[in-house]
Amino acid sequence: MSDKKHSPVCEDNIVHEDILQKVTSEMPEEEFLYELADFFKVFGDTTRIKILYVLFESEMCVCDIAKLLGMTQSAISHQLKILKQSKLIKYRREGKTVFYSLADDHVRTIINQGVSHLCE
Amino acid sequence: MSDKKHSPVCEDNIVHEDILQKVTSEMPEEEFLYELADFFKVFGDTTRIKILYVLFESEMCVCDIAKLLGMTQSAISHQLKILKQSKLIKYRREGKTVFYSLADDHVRTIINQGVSHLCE
DNA sequence: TATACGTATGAACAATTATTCATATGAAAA
DNA sequence: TTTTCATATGAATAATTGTTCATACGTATA
Repeated sequence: MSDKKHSPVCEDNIVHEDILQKVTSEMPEEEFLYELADFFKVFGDTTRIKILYVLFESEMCVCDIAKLLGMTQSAISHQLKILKQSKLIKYRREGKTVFYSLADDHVRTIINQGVSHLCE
Repeated sequence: MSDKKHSPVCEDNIVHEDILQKVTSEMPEEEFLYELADFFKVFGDTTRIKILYVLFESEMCVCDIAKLLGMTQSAISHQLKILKQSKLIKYRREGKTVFYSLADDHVRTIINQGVSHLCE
């Protein structure tokens, strides 16, 4: 918890030097911040969250996810691609069918973190 | 880790009953899923992430955040509103100045979760 | 090979969203 | 009260994004 204070410097045109140094040293690089935002963006869509919840229960093929969620195969496939790119899910092919499953338990942890924040 | 498997049922028009029941019983209500997605959406923007990183260091007034990030006061104020609505930050007024700070350490935990996922 | 089926994907459209601009609010000082 | 300064906010614009539609790809089977 940061209980430090600093007086506003809005009259000047420069922020206090010590704060400025601390902030700029702790702030990740621009590119990393974009990756970070993109990562969280993945969880910022109900369809993708629903897909993840479905995969909490069982590995599943695309058409079954689509049926369970009452959406088109195409829509699900597009979202699965995004989840795959973020390395939140993995897949294995079995003939014509592709089975998707959670990449690891990280996903559960992150979603639960969000859930517990909302339930406070 | 879910290591259960189920054969695809894409020929039929119905997903296996047991899976369907499990999924629908574990799936949160639609409204909650929207709140959850909206919550993660907040972290899905670099400006807001930057603001949170700045507040990791110190409580700060709007104009200083704007100066630190090289953005307009208006843009920052709009984003602070969103962060406030999500209860990620709090504020206190001191004369004309409004100081913003993190609501609790939850924010740090969530961001670090994202960071560690990216760094794997 | 030809057909069928499950999945992937590019383009287009509709909806959402971040920033800017102009202006309003709120508080202190003249 | 009037002015000044910090912050908030509504409307407009530009950019991003989710879904649909049409179609392509991959694999198995006839």
